[in-house]
Amino acid sequence: MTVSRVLRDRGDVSEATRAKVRAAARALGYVPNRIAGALASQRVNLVSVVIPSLSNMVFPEVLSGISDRLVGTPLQPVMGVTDYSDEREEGVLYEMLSWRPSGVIVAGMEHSPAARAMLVNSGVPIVEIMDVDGEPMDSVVGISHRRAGRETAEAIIASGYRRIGFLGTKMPYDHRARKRMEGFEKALAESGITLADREFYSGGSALLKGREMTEAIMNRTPDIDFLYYSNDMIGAGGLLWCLEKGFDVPNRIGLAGFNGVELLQGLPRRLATMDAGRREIGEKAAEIIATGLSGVRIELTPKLLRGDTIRPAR
Amino acid sequence: MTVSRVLRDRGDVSEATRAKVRAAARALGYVPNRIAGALASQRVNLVSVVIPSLSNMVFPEVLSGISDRLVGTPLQPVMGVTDYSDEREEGVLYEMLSWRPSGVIVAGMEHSPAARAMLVNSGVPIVEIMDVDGEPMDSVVGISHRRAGRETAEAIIASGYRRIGFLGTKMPYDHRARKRMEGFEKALAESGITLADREFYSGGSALLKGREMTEAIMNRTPDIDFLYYSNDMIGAGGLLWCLEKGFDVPNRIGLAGFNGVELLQGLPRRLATMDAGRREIGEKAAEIIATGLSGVRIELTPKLLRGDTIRPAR
DNA sequence: TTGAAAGCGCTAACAT
DNA sequence: ATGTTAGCGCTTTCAA
Repeated sequence: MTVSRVLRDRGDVSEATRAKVRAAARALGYVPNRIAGALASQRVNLVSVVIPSLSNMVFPEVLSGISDRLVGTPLQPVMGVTDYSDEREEGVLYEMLSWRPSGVIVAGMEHSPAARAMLVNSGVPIVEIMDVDGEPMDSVVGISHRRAGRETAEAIIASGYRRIGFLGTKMPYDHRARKRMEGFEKALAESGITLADREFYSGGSALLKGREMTEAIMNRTPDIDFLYYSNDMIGAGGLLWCLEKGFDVPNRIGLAGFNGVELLQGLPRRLATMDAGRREIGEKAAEIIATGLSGVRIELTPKLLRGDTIRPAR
Repeated sequence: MTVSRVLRDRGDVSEATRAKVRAAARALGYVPNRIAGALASQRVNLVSVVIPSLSNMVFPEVLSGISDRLVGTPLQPVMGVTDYSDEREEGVLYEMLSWRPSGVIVAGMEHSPAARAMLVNSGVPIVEIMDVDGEPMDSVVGISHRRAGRETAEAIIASGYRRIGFLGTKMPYDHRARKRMEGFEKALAESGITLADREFYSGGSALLKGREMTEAIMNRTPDIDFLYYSNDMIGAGGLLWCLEKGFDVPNRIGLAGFNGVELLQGLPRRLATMDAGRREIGEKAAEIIATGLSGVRIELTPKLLRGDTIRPAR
């Protein structure tokens, strides 16, 4: 009836009735039932966002970018967390798709066959984010983690470091961290270098773990002259440890992290890093859904920020 | 029809038909339409979570607690971000309620009259979180920020500090930070102490801002002997600055933050703080919704963790 | 144990 | 400019 038209600003309704309806709606505290609306119109203003975790800063920043870009559109993000589990991802996607959302934004490019099938068959626009190393189902926006690892390795080698250690997370399902390490090792191998040592952690305060792992690896392999951390937080811990121990950074030992977190700006030295463009990825992904595009591919190309912890190339 | 019964594990269906339906559903990649289901059953497995921001670690941790507690239930969180704006809060709540969720979890106890009316009239279970200083609409789980401020002030005074500075965010709508400061100043006043100086910031890297503000306040009021920060991140920045400048912490100057963030564990000294119980708050709030309770009031009572930056009481 | 029928509260298309 | 009507795809109730 007319009420529906007013509340959706549609079609021709006289100013008089419009006002009357508005007043009545307000007085009654009427909130339309979108479930019925969605069923009738076959349109749902929800965007599903599926991410592996909320417990480090990276995914909240992506969410933040998505949420910001969606302000002013009728779209609303709905989030699901998978804890890096394929099974949970399938469950979450099933739930999400059962609401027939306007779009799905999902982290990563590796999904179980069941998950892929569900997404592809859903007919809903899909954006895979964070990573571009793989075969996209529809749209994709992210960076190449292999390339990130490779470029970092090349810069390190060019600066003359030779005894190189890697410190990362013990997460077989964090495919992006894995790809960075692969790209990193491959580039080292091309220069005839193999990793001098490596160290992995899981859980706990990343800053503290960074300290502990750095201490462990330096005690075990004292001649290491460079440490590549799979994220900035452990890198920051390592940096603080090195400075406290009086290591000459970046001459005795160089350091680099990954992500480009804001936190680094307040540290005693600027840790070398690479900005993964998390917020921008979120914004671009949301934009693809909001504008109804499909098959878009956006690869951001982050540059290594050398900060104060890699000495100049020579 | 029967299919519906199978997919929802309801009523008596023979094993034979059950199997047949399952097989067919799988083969077709069938995902039921929850919109229709929700409309027919008047039940929606969504929990709305309304928070002011995603850009510091505190709300993601709450979300994480909610999300974890909801695993294994049929419920799914839907999030909305208000950017500390009443207007945005109203808009987000309107959207949320139009989906007739199973519950609403909303940060804070201060809402516009319109928002309150919407929530109360919705008939949906409401949980206000983070703060307990106010008149709850339904359930509430959080801490008293006034008390947190007061207890911190009392501990500081008991340790003999007298020239006290406050550093915080320039956010008139962050009611929790405001209440902490109020409680803090009130307790000081009761001991005849007034704030020696104060400094506020907005935006940017909190760690860096902490350094800058600390430098500014110490230059302006050099005889300050204690700095109370409205969050751990700026506190950590202040701590790093003080250590670099060679201040004797906690004797020449004491420091305290707020939140109990994990990061503090990796710092050179443990900053005094108070754990706001963010994850636990999220879990408890989700539990209230999941179990269908109403009118629950849970007040957590965080203790001051003195760390290494407040000297012993005397 | 299965099937049939009547809505759920809207929107879209079609009258008026 | 406004009113009328037929679904949207399920769940619920009732009958078989």
